[in-house]
Amino acid sequence: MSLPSNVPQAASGRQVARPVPLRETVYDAILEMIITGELAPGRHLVEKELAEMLGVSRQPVREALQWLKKDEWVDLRPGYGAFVHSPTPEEADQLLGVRTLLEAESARLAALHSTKEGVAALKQTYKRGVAALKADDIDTVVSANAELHTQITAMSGNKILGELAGQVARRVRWYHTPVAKSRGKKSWDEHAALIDAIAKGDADLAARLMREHTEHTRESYLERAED
Amino acid sequence: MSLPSNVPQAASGRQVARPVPLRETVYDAILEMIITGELAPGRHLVEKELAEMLGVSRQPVREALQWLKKDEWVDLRPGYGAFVHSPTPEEADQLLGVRTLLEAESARLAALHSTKEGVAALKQTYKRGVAALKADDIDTVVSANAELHTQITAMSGNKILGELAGQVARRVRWYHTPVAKSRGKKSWDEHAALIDAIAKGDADLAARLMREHTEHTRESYLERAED
DNA sequence: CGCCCGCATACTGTATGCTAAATCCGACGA
DNA sequence: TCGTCGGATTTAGCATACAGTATGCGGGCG
Repeated sequence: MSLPSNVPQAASGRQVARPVPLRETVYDAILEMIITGELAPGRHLVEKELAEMLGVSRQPVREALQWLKKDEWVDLRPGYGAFVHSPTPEEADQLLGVRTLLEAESARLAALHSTKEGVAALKQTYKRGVAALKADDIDTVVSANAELHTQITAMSGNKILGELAGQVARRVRWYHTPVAKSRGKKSWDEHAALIDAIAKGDADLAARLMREHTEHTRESYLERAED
Repeated sequence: MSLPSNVPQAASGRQVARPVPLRETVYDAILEMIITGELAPGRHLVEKELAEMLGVSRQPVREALQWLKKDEWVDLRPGYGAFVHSPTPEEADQLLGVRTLLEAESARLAALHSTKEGVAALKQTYKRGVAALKADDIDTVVSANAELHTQITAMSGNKILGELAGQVARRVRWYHTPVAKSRGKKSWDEHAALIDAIAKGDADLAARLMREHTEHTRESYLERAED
C-alpha cells in the first residue's frame, strides 16, 4: 500500500512527543531543588543566577517563579527577589488539618467508586511499600506512600479534590520529611485496613480510617517538631 | 519635624502604599472581564490584543495569564494561546462538592474560634444582605453573601483553608451566577441560623448547617442546569 | 468536483536591553 | 558610640526584538 502520509495516529495516547515548554522544565527543576533541600528555605533566589545555572534566559525562569509563588513554594518580594518559602509551625499545622479533611473525603468517595482494578492497583502499591519497608529502602517507601495516597484521591473521581489534595500533600511531605522520615510498619497496617474498607465500599469506615491515619501523621509531626 | 521627603506611612497595616506590580493589575483586570462575561468562555485571548487593550506590553500580560492558568480561569494551549476556561457540568458538580467540604469545615472551626467582635461583624453583614434583599438590590445581596462566607472562613483561623475556600467559592459563583441569581430569603434564614450556631460555639451544628446550606445551593444549581 | 500539498500569516516561546527601585554599606555628624 | 544620610550596587520590572511553530487558505493535481 501507499501509506501516503496520513495520520500517524500514534496509537497510544500522546501524539509525537511534544517538546515541553521550557518554563515547565524550569519549574520542575527548581521545585526539585527546593524539595531535595538543595535550595534551603529562606534562600535568596536570583533570576539571573537560576537562568545561568539552567542554561536558559531569564524569561522562562520568571514564569516558573510566578508558578512557584502561586503554589506557595517561594515568596516574591517586589523589587528584590524570590525566596524559598519558610514554613512556620502554625502554617504546617493548618496544612495538616486541611490535608486530613481532603484525604478523608477522598477516601470516602473512593470507597463509593471503587473498582476491582483500582483496588488491585492499590494492593500492588501496598505490597511495594511493605517490601521496601522490610528492605529499609526509605526512598521507595516514601514514594509508595505518596503513590498510594495519589491513587486513592484519583479513585475518588473528583478531579478538583484530587488536585487540591495533591498540592497540599506535596507541601506537607516537604515540611514533614525533615522531622519524621516515616512512621514505619504501623502506618502500613493502617493502609491495609484502609484499602480493605475501600474494597468493601464502606465509605464511612474508609473516611474514618483515613482521618485517623493522617491524624497520626500529624501527631508524629507535632512530637518531633518540639525540637 | 522636618518630614523631608520620607515615608507617607500609610497608617494601617501595610508599609507605605507600595505601587502594585503591573501584572497584578492586569490579572485583576482580565479576571474581572472573565467574571463579568465580557470575555466569554472558550474565547481566544491574544496576548497582543490584551496588551494593547490595557496599554501595557506583552510581558505583564503573559505573567497574568500564567496566574490565571494556575487558578483554572484560562486554559493554555502551548504554541497557540490562552482560552477562557469552559466549565463542564461535571466540573461544576465536583467544585460544588469540594466547596461544601471546605465551607463546612470552616464553619466548624469558626464556631470553635468565634469572638464577640467576629460575630458582631457577621451580624452586620447579615443585616446588610437582608436589607438589600428587601430592596431587590441584587448586586449588594450577592456581595454580602460572598462577604459573609469570606468572614466565616477567615474566622476559622486556618489561612490555608480560607484561601482554598475563597478560590473555590469564586469559581463556583462564576459558574453559578448565570443559572441561578440567588435563592432569596430562604438562603438568608439559613445564614441566620448558622451565625447563631457559631455565636453559641456549637461546632457540629455550625458544620451541619453550612453543609446543608451549600448543598441547597448545589441542588438549585442542578435544577437550573437542566436547561 | 474533491482532496491534498505548500505557502503566507499570526501567534506564542524565548532572548535581551533598558529603566526604576530596593538594598546594602560606608561616611559623616550628633 | 549610635543614628542618619547618601551613594554605589544589585535586582526585578517592563519593553522590545527575534525565531519557531501552529493555523488557515488558496491553488493545483487526481
